Amino acid sequence: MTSPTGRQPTLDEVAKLAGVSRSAASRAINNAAHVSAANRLAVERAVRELGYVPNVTAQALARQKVGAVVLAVSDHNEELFGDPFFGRIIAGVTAALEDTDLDLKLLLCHPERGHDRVRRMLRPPRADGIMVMALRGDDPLQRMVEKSGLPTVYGGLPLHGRPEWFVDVDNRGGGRVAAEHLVSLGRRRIATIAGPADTHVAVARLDGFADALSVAQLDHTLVEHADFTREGGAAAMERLLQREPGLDAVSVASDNMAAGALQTLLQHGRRVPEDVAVVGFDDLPIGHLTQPSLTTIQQPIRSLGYEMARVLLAVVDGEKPSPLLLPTRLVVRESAPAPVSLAVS
Amino acid sequence: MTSPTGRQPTLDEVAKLAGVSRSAASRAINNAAHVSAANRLAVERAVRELGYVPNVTAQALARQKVGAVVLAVSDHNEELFGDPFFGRIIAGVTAALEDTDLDLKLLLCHPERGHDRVRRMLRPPRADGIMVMALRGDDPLQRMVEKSGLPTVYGGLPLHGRPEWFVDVDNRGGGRVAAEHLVSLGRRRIATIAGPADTHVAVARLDGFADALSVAQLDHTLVEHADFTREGGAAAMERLLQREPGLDAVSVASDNMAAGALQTLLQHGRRVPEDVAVVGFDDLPIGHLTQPSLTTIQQPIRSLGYEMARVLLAVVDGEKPSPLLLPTRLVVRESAPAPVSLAVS
DNA sequence: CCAGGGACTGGAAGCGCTCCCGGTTTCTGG
DNA sequence: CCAGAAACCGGGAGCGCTTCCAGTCCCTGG
Repeated sequence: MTSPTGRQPTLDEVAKLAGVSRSAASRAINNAAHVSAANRLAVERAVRELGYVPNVTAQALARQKVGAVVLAVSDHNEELFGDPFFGRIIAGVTAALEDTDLDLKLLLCHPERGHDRVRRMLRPPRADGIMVMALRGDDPLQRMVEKSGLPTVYGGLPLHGRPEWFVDVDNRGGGRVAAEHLVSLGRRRIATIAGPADTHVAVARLDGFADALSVAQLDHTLVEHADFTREGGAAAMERLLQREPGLDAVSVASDNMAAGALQTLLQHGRRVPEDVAVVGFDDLPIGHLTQPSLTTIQQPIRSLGYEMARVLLAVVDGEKPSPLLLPTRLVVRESAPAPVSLAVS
Repeated sequence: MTSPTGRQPTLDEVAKLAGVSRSAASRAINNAAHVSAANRLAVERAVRELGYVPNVTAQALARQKVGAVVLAVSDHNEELFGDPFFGRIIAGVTAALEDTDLDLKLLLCHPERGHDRVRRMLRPPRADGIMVMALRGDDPLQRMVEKSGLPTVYGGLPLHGRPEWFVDVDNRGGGRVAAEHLVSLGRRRIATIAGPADTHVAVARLDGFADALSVAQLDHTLVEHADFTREGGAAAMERLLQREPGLDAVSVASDNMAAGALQTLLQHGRRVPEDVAVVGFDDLPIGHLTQPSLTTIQQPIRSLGYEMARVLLAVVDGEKPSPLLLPTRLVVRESAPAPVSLAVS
């Protein structure tokens, strides 16, 4: 277990101890062909005896591969970080990387600052591939990533363009289901608080909303945008009430905004869900805390991270995986209960 | 801007173009001494012309340094990730690394699984230093980190032992201030919901609680432990009420648990703060949402990340920085308002 | 019994950079 | 004007690994 020198044992030492050439030792360790069973065994023994672990840096240099992938997150307002999103994404990514011997590097990019750092990071050989998340309208990060030529997987589509590889949540479907639920409750004057207009996720959820209301032949122009924060949601709700005091339902594009909207509604004396039904999006823990608790669209955050990494691994290995759209699920709680019509009958 | 070959330009090409030796070019680029102004200029021009960026892998191999530090988080129950903690820590760490050209690697360690991966990661030359967070009782991670011999900074003290380098929040002070606030409100039957007994943060906050009550000559044995979750907090509150129906205040070691405790209190017909005053810990967004809003102890999460990285950088550079204890701050909201006695007087 | 093919083997040439070191040039002060 | 120091320069030996390739050896089928 102790290397002769104070440092880590090297391949040479392993080879010497095993009585073979360095080449043979290398082949044995990477279990390639052209190694006799005897030698392979000898090498394995030597490895164990010395506690040898390949020097990844040297491997990287020789193989012209890095042994790491980066997760790049565009960090506007730490918005993503106010939520538990981030941690779950990372948990998923980590799980997918578990048995690959690839390291995960993290790259937080402020849209305005630190571009040099980002550019450096993206230039090979700093990583073998990259996952990008949470892009805004025309985030400089997108251009930089494209220029880098690195295998790239998008977590959530960018506003413009359709990258070759991505994993996204079915935001449009989720938006539709949310609105459909409100329609099924018999609501007729349905509004929505959408996310920032320069994000694909907001646009998609809004499209889904419009889909559902069109099918139901309802007006779907009662839209206000906000920035995914609680305060933003509260303000947007204020504007909606001003535009249409008689609205009887609102589909909100995030739980945080929904929490804000709830507060505004209560302040204005509306009862939820009696007067106004509310459905959120995300299924954050916060949804249990609001009064009333929040009906919402659950999205598989952890899976998003997991699948992103899986797709990236495939791409890095030269495969052509197909893009993925992960399903959402309606979670019914108090703010927009199940339709009674279906209850017994 | 285009390298002659399809690949990235190398130092040799730069040197050739600048008409100097590779050594000189290297010195110029790392702006070391012993380069004439003229040559330095020529090299700089060549670098710009070729768009040269040093190959970090090769540098790493030659310098016997990696160019990356790791942030290791012990991942029990994704507890840390339910909160916005994680993102803020990372934002802080990233800020501190901003102009160092060091990459940040992330290591999520399940206490039971994935040890091999962790061990590999910790063995040089996979990183130049490591930051460890959120250790439990005797987390295997701690032993592994210690064995690795890598420069290590602890974010939050471990339960056992006192590492040479760490950054922590003044949890004991925070616990004390919380309790003092309740005392100053005239409360006499003060309970506490502490965190898991096998974490240093829980123990420290509890010690602070005991400090304050001892000084005030009040009983400080009304203690229940929970796991930092809302559900856990609710259950613990239940137990406390059973033990002491007449309690008039409770200091809770996290906002999440406090949110749960509030629910339990309301369910049992207690008015907050009239019957029972409540103070939390953390200052998470959730504290604005509860009914009533939550008085709490704010802790500088982002700074914790920032300082951790700063200390690590210093250690890696061979310095001997002193450990840091970051201050907390009482944030007074509705669940435990400011003492009236001091209001006008 | 022998040619030919396959499975092995180890030497050596990298991967792209750092850094030591002996040698040359230039500058300074006496 | 000269010795000695200081500044500068480039050759070359690594860092630890992979991988090409020319060479051995053994085994088969004709």
